[in-house]
Formats: sequence, C-alpha cells, structure tokens
Amino acid sequence: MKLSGGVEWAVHCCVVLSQAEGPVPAQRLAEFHGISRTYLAKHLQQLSRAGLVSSTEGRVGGYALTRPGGEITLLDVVLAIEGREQAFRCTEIRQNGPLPASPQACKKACGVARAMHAAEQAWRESLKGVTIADLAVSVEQDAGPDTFVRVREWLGT
Amino acid sequence: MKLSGGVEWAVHCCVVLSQAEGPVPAQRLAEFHGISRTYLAKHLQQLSRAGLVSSTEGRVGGYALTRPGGEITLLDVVLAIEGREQAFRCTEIRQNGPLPASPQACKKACGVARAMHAAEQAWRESLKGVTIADLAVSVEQDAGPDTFVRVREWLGT
DNA sequence: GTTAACGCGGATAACTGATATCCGCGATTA
DNA sequence: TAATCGCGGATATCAGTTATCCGCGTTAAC
Repeated sequence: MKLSGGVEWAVHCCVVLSQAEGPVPAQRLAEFHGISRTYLAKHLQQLSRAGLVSSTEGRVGGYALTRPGGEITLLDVVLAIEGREQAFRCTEIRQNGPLPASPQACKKACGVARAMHAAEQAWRESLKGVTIADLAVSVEQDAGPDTFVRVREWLGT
Repeated sequence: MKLSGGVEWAVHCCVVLSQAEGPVPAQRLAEFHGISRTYLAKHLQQLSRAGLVSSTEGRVGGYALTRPGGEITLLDVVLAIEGREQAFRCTEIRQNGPLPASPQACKKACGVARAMHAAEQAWRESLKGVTIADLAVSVEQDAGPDTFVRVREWLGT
C-alpha cells in the first residue's frame, strides 16, 4: 500500500497557494519545490478538476485556491489526487467455494469489509480534521515567522 | 492507493483457521475460498514469517494459528501482508528549491508528514481494535450459527 | 498583429509493484 | 517407496505510477 507521491506535491503546492497573492504558474510551483514541471502540471489539473484550485489561462495565468486555506482539508487534496475509491476492495470471496454465503447474507457487506472500511473512515476523518491553513501555520512555526514573506517575495520575482 | 488483494485472502484464511481443529493445508484453504492455490501459498508464507501462523511440513501438514483468534488483530494480518512501511512517504521536498528549509527545522518531520502519519495511525488503531475472533463472530451472525460446524465438517473431508 | 507565457488534453514510454505460475527441494507420514 | 505437504527461487504478465512531449487554444504585453 503506497500513496502516490503526487499527494505530497499537491499538498505543499496548496500551502504555497494559500499564501500567494495572485495566480501562480505551474512552472513557478515546480521550481519552488524542485520537482518536475510537466508532471506537477498533471496533478494541478487534477486539483483543478476537483474544484480545489482555479486556473487562469494566458500570459499571466496560473493557479489559485478557490477557497481560503481554512476551508480546504487534507482529505480534499488526497481524494483529488488518489481518487475516491477505497483502498480495500472486497472481492466477495465468501461467495466462492463449496460453502458459499447465501445471497440473503450478502445483502450487507461482510464483517471483514466492514472492519476495513471503518478503519479507512477513521483515516479519512483524521485527514478531514486538518486544513491547508493548519499546515501553513505549522510550516511557519517550523521555518520561522518570515517564511511566507520570503515565499511571496520569491513568487513575485 | 490500493491494498493488496492478498489482505482479504489472508484475513478470511485466519478466520477459518481460528475455527479449525488441526493444521489446514494451503490447498484446502484455497479450495474453500475459490482462489489460486499457488498464490495463496505465498501469502500464507508471509503470515508464517510474521509469526501469526505456524506451519507443519509433511504428509498431514498445513497451517494453524499460533495464538487464539482473540489475540490476533486485523492490523497484525494487514502489516504481515502489506509490510510495515507507511503509505505516505515524505520525500522532504521542503529541502528543495530556492528557499530550502534549514537543517535545523528538518530535525522534526514537516507538518504535512505529521498530519499524514497521524491519519495513518488512526487507521492502524482502528484495525488494532478488531480481532480475528471478532470477525468470526460477525461471520457467524451473518451466515448462521451452524456455519463453522459445516466449515469444520468440510475441512475434515 | 505578432509573440511569448500560460493551461489543457492526448499520446507515449519507462519503471515499479501486484498478481500469478511453476519448479525442485526437503520434510513427513501412510 | 510413494504421496502429500511447506518452502524458496525463478519467471511471466499485467496494471498503475511516474514522467515526458506535443499540439492546441487562451491571454496579455509589445
């Protein structure tokens, strides 16, 4: 089980965007994080399709958050990049073999699937409790109070 | 993000083993669940290496749980199959680019990684709260009180 | 009006990991 | 001695991730 590396990129980009003043081009976000421009573009397009960021085309285009950082959760970003499917996928093996479960019993999900999905729900709830704004605060605490001032400066360059 | 299909197989096998009277061969477990014998064998070997099941070789060999079902959690099985690595892997992109985080600040994990790992911890805690015995009970409730009697009967065939 | 910077979608390719099978080996028992 | 079993290695296939490139339309500056 592995999360796409794009999740990390997307989250960090959202934190930067939450502190930017205007639209930030993908090129700029890629440079800032030292990552591939073309591949990052794909992930930003996913964020755009999910409605988390808006894109402006043309000469001075780029990406911006559609909502304040406090209204975008980590879960929003993760689902936008990873998709909304559950990590655990029940293949209903209880219906196989010499003693298959009755169609009657299979109306509800099996105990294994229920437990796995409950765990995944706990994961999602935890991610839901963290916003981009929260992460921005933690970055500021770790890297110093002038961090985003310098980020904005560099973005304006 | 997707969990290995082997997790589902392994969990269901553990439930069956918790109700078996002697060692159950991989062949038998595969037949019972209508799945590939050779591939299931690989997963059972992983459970064996993790210490969740013991294997007896030879003519009347097979697999058995090393502990009562109540002492084996869903998390034990998932980690045995999926490995113990976190799904989210921080690549420290904060250290890249024109404004890299200071080595000082990087002594602790970044806020993004902390939040992702906290969510994963919540997932693990949830899995830790469910035992094989719990799952056996839920199977019995869903499929009827004589279910495991018939399972043992078929295994003995 | 032309040019340059930008986002968008499609095509493509390399690489990785999951899925799956087969084989020979040693162990055990009928 | 033969049949049944687990074990590990080699191998093949397939899907998903990672990544790049291209042409297209859009927009602003010159």
